[in-house]
Amino acid sequence: MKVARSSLYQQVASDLRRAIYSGDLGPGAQLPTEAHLQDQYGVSRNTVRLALGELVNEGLVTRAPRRGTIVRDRRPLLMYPQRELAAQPRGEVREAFAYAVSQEGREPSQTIEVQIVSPVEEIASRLQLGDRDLAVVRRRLRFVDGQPYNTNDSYFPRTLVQDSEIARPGDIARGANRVLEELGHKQVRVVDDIMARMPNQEEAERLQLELGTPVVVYIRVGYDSADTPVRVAVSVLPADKHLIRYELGLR
Amino acid sequence: MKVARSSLYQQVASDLRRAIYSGDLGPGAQLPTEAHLQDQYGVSRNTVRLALGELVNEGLVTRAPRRGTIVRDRRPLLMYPQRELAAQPRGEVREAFAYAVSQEGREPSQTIEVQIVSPVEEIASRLQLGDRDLAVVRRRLRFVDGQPYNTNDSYFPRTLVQDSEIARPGDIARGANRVLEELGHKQVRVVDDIMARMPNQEEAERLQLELGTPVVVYIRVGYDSADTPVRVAVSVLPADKHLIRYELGLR
DNA sequence: TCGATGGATTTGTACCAACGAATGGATGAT
DNA sequence: ATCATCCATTCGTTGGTACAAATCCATCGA
Repeated sequence: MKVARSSLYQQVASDLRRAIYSGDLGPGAQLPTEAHLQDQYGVSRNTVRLALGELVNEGLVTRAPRRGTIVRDRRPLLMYPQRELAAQPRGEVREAFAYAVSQEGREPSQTIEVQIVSPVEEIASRLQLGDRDLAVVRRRLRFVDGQPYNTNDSYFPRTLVQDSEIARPGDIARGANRVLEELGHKQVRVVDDIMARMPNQEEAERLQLELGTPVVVYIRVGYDSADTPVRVAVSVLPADKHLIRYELGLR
Repeated sequence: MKVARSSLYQQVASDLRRAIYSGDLGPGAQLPTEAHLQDQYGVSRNTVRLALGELVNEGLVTRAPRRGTIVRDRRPLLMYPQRELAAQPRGEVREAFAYAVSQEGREPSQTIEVQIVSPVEEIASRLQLGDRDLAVVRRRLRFVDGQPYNTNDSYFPRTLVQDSEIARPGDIARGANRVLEELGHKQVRVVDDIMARMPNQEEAERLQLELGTPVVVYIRVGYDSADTPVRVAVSVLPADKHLIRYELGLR
């Protein structure tokens, strides 16, 4: 990797970056216009745009015509994946997500789409399904205060849930995990995989992601007491909006 | 899946992206040269480079003079943060990281730098330190097979560790956690925070990151039996090389 | 046979020019 | 006073050109 950062556009980017990290340009602040930077540094507009493009890709700023280039606010909200499976407070009938969000004084909502699909290899192997086995998937797009927040696609083996509420469209107020429990497949163990990457185009559109925002992909596989996988939940979390927290006790 | 994406460069990027995701262009495959794409689509080189730049920012490809534009291999290696604090196998004297890597048949190494610092606010508050309190930090840069792999900076309250091995430079084969234990501050509870973002310039250089690679920032705070924070470990993990896995049992 | 050298290829950086698109504000009409 | 329209500003996209830098590879020399 280059150290010298000799090129002009790197120099411009570096100056602006420092101004942002130092707080001289706080969230919401407008950067100098491209024309202004052009004069200030005595470079062409293309060079200025290269520099700004780098900041966009780092998720530091957004650009829009006429509004200019603006420093993004990128403080994440806290998330406790452990609590999603823990018992809800007595009398609480909403799902874990709705409960957690409204606890913060914000307004949760979601859309649900239920399908029967032949799952891709990555899902099928986690559910220990054969080539021709089908899965029921509940695809959720979640909103906070009307803004897209994250997606959660939960896959269940079709044979397990085909006659239950899970295979039918619509909300399950008490949560799908409760239904699995009622079907005799209470989850007693889960494995969480966490990775990050840049979003693909579909994810970027669905979640209305700014350029330069990575996503955290969070895959939870739940096993029942017979150690059979009964649920694979794939969550896609825009990195600028989520902070994941685990609390672990040690023996 | 694709929306109109009216602009020319988006169209070119979209075509190439599809070829990559479909496997027509597998890892290591070389994309057509810029000149070739220029002819193929009848657009200017600028447009071609815009399209390729987008793929670079998505972490799908890398570019290098004369070598061309190449599809990246982006399969992550597994990591179990839980095991880092678990007891090592009997007789194992190496740290958790070295042990885990060599288990995979690969060669771990690391550099260590020990400093006494006035920690930044983010660290200080987690360690419950006052404005003038100092911390000992052990900064590690870890390699696998000679390639930079991740960084791990562990902060300890200075008053706790100033006379111990932790405050002295050099490896601690049995691990700093063991030393804390010997000092009467065995960690009995940890809180893990996980977030993702694009790397800053320093991180990109230190870890030799390709463009378009996000990092996972992983912060573990360890508490002793008196519920006093005794260690804050900040790990920076290149997203293309790490998959984090938690295994949780439910009550 | 092996190494050095130099040309060809391909990407990297930088410049200029033009027009399109979106928006905020000023202006004018009702 | 209110609303519609127009205009100036600012970013978005695309075309073009030139030279630098890195690398591959073939050729030449020891």
